Amino acid sequence: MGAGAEIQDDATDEYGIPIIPDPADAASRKRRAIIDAALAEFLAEGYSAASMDAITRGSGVSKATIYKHFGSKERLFLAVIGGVLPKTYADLEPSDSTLADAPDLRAALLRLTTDRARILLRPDIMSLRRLVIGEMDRFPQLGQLWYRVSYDMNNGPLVEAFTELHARGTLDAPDPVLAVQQLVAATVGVPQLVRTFSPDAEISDEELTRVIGSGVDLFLARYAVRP
Amino acid sequence: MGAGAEIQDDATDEYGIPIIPDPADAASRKRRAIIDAALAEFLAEGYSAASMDAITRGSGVSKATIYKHFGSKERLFLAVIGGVLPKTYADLEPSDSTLADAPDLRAALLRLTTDRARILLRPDIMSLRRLVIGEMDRFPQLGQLWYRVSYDMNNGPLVEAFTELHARGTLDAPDPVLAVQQLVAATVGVPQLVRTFSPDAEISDEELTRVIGSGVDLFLARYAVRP
DNA sequence: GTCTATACGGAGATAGAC
DNA sequence: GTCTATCTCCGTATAGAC
Repeated sequence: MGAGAEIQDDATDEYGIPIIPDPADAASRKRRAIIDAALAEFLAEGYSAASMDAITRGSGVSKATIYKHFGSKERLFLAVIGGVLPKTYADLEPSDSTLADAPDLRAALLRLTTDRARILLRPDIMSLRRLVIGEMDRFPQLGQLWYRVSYDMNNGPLVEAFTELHARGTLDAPDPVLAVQQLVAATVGVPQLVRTFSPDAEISDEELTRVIGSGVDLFLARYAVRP
Repeated sequence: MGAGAEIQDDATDEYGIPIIPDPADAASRKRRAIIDAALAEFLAEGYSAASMDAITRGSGVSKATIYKHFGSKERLFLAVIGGVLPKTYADLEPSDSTLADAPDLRAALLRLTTDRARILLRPDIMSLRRLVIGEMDRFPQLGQLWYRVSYDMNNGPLVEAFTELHARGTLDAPDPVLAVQQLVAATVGVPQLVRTFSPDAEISDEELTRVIGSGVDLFLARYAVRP
């Protein structure tokens, strides 16, 4: 196939001026093409069964170029997965800081956990998660990275918010770190476990909101301070 | 190497009577040796990186024999993992039926979830779990089997007990299936998630009982009926 | 920087003797 | 049923021209 972006060396712009591609730009475009093809191949086949030949075909560049850029299959894998992890979690950054000042705590928690569940249950992210888990023995760095990224971008801000709410007397959470783990486990964790072992399980929107809502209620039954 | 069980054709018993090995016994002993070596290799390397040559060396039989018994690498993998899954979960069968009649519900739940956590956090079972998750795309049957085994042997009896306790008015669990999922998620699920992405994380006994205890309290705050 | 062509080993699987 | 010896292919990685 080789449907990659071929470079037209005699291309001209709208005024007929020949476009001389910056070599650095061409190189980074190829780099992108390699990374995209490699990610698709690794997600589809796993690390060991992934073939550098297949990545070569998918990227449209030669195999030697891939090795010039990344050195080895292992380094390519780490670069690709390590690069995509932060981008993946960046999707769910917002709406955390508003939590401490939300008028309706239940509604705020519901929105936050539901958003998080919707993203983490996406098939592409579930596949990435399975891939990282399956390669933990070979690449323990990725587990550490996953945990750190997940913590920095999600649990961390929540812990801060819970600490604040505890100080204000709105929440009875003397161990905010554990409280966050439990909230996430009781909400997102439930459908995530189902999808982990049954990737094609249909989870309707009604079902999801019901489960998440019940998890938030479970959390509040223990941690909310009633007047 | 080949440290497998070699057959001594001229062996005699304590009375000097020659032992004529039953061919069927010899065959099933070799079968065992193959399965053991294959399990070790698959756990260590994953499916794709596992080598049939390595399994051959580890089992002490010839490669042709392995293929006569199992036909292909895929079939060997399914037979080995599918065979070990039920045995793995069989360890935690007992102590469920006592739950409905336990005098102290909290203590009973604590014991049950702690036992379950201790087993599921064992390194060999965590490795098996990672292997199954990582190969979900290639072998979806194993995900179904894992879920079914886990459910039949653990969640199922718990659901029955919760239904009974709900009928008696001891528990306020109109959706016992969800209640069980939440209990497991809030207790076992928390340290399990940590170990999933950080296999060598030390979890002290005190820490484990603290986390599990807090999870049980969270559960009871919502579901226990207070007079 | 990028390509084509190739080196070299190890993979899964089988033929045929016993 | 089990073995030894071998087939065939595809894997990663690189040499050398441009």
